[in-house]
Amino acid sequence: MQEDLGKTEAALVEARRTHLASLRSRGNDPFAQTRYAVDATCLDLAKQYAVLGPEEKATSEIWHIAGRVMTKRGMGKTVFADVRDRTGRLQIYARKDELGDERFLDWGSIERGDVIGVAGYIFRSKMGELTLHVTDFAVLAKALAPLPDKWSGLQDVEKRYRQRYVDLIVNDDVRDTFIARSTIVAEMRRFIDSHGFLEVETPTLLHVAGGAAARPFMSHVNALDQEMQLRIATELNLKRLIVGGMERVYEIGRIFRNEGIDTTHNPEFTMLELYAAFWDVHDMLDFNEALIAHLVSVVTGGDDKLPHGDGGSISFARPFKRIGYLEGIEQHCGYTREQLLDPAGAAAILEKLGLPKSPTHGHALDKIFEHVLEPHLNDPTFVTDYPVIISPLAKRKADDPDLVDRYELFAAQMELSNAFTELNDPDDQRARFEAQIAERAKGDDEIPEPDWDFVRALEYGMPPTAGIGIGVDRLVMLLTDKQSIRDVILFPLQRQHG
RNA sequence: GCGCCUUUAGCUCAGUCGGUAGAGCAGUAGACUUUUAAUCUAUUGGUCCCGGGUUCGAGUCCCGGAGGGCGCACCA
Repeated sequence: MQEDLGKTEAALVEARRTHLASLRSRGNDPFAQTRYAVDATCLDLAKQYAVLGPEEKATSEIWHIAGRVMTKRGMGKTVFADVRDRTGRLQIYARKDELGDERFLDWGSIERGDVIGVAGYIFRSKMGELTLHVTDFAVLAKALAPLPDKWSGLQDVEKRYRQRYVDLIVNDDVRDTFIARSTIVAEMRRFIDSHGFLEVETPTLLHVAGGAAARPFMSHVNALDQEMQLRIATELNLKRLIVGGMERVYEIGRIFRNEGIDTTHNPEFTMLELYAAFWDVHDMLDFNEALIAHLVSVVTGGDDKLPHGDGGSISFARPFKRIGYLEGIEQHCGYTREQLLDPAGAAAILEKLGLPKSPTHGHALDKIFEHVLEPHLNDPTFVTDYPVIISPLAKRKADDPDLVDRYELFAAQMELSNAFTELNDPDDQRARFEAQIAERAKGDDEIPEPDWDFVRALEYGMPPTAGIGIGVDRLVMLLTDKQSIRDVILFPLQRQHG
């Protein structure tokens, strides 16, 4: 499995192996170490000794830290190095006259990239930097592969994705982004849990992947000798739980869609879906707005403005903007509700806009919306009152049956959430599934086969319920100001080899 | 799927008009007891993404292919 190395790289690895052998020859085998008793992090020490004055020493306390050597500055009989752990960096300082000749030889075999444990006391150097004065140390893992340039880091985008571990070692901003992602998801859970929701897990392997329109990935279950599909949504199973009386449930889970890859699409991505019995779309909109505003506040440290793009920002001050789906299109280009809701009218608009023909009326509406309204949705905006023909799982508005109680939240031209009052009439649901069979027959192969057991579930009675889906990756992109979904997914899909 | 861009040392990057392959960092050897991209001296290191072609001669020009990035298309 070992790849062939270039001569230069092979020589670098060989040099590092020589240092490893040198350590071992003096009885210090880095890979024999199994535990190092760490009692402080870089951040702990930075906080605790922040008040230490210039050249002041705190010799009474010995600390043990562990981390990776990021730079090393030898000065003859002394050495400075920077050690990085999960919390930050700390400079360390070692002297030959204190460690002794033998141990100082070991220091010579420590290189950038090695993982070490060091014990010592804290002082502030002449130049004012907080530093750990080393009294003892251990090499905990030897890096045999050379790290990228200490100053420019790793820039090669392909290598950054394929060898994310190297990216994380040398690029602090990348590490910060993924720390932020974890914080965002944890805070999302905390917020949702505090409203009485239960986190659940539903199957990834399904006989019929439904709940959205997308081509599924196929798999095969040997034990059953049956083809199965990877889920494209968690919606139908979560609503089965609502029927079962769980009332408030959510799942943060991986979704798989066998479609294009670009800066906002990865074949596997993370979605939050949440359902609340006895809520309607308005309750959900309020909850959604509070959740997003909360996350913005957490990320910015209390502000409601997110930095965005080159020097720009987006305000998440509540309330967010609201606009009707049909009204919005009409405002921006004058096409009326009557034209839009008529299949021939919508087709005519497509032609006027110079867009290719759509296989279905619903598809045409989506295209018109994308071209006319979506480019204007930079500030967070709730687009409300979607047509029923593009909302097969949403409940009709009581006073306007062509529309449904649904909204989507947009910001930075990205769809962030999709929510509606759930259809709970089994007869209506059956009729819409039957209509989908017709759409599928017309050539829209992304419309899934109906899940008839879901209709049966509704026949047991689902309370009036509101549901929402939030694309977690895109939300993290927005909150961390990243332009590509690959910058917020640790291991984005890449072609094999390379 | 289509278009544009890109691929040179372990890393970051130069490479002019087609004429012997370059730098910094890293590495190696040496000097240096408060440096911080440490510094100073010396020095090793190349499948120029792959395969063809043109040419006396190709990193450079042409054709084909691969990986990657961006845009379009696709993606409720």
